[in-house]
Amino acid sequence: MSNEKGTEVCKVYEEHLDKILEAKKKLPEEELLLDVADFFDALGNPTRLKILFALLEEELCTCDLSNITGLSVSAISHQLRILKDRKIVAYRKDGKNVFYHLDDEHVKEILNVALKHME
Amino acid sequence: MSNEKGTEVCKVYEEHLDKILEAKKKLPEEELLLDVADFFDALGNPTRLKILFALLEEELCTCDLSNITGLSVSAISHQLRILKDRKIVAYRKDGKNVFYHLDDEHVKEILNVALKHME
DNA sequence: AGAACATTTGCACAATTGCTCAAATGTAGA
DNA sequence: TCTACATTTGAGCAATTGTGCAAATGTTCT
Repeated sequence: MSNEKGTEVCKVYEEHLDKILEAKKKLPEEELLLDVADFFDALGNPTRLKILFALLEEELCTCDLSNITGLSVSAISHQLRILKDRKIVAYRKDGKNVFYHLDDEHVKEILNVALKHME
Repeated sequence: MSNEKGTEVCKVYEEHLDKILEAKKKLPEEELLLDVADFFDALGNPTRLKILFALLEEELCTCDLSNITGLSVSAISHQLRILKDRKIVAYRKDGKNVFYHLDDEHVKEILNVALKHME
């Protein structure tokens, strides 16, 4: 009985077969799981987290976020693209400025639960 | 008025000064923010997410998780160490086996909100 | 003690990431 | 149109990450 990647196997396999099949069946399908991983990955970076916490209160432009985080405008823009692609933030153009805001209530909820988790 | 990293600055600074100071004041302190980022970073990887979803139902040993994910026992052990270090999973030893389980209700809550977020 | 097996650990390496720099693009006003 | 400024984009690079392999460690049984 070999592993999909052709690596080591352990004999517990037969003994725990039921649990394993059960767990496999209950896993979210691959594509959904990758989306969830992408979502958390987007939150799992100090710069992007700062951006999101800053946006909890009110919309801010790229330049504001650069000032708040202490990083270059370019760096912020790169990170904003990631958050935009993942539908975590959305934006509104106003003249030369682009104002960003959180795209979803779930994000606020998750940020708050995470803070609680840290005690 | 220069940026902490010595890079480009934008003139919006003076105009948005209030918003910027306000946002800066409300950011979580650096150390807490890094912890939260580490937490999300741990969830932001397909392998680790599979492990966590599998553990939603019941405890599983390293070998089980290797079978479920299709990755080597070694790879799983490496990832389990990360989850253990971040206090996301905990373990119980039983003979040759080490059974892992979720360490905190917050994790279940966050996984569920994230799934909801994906529609 | 020795065999068998589950798990962990250190190393190495390809792949990915986050940033800076420089250049391009967009927008408003003179 | 020209200038100024906000933003985005692409290239390049150092640092980090995820994995497999091989060896080490733990545990049980004979």
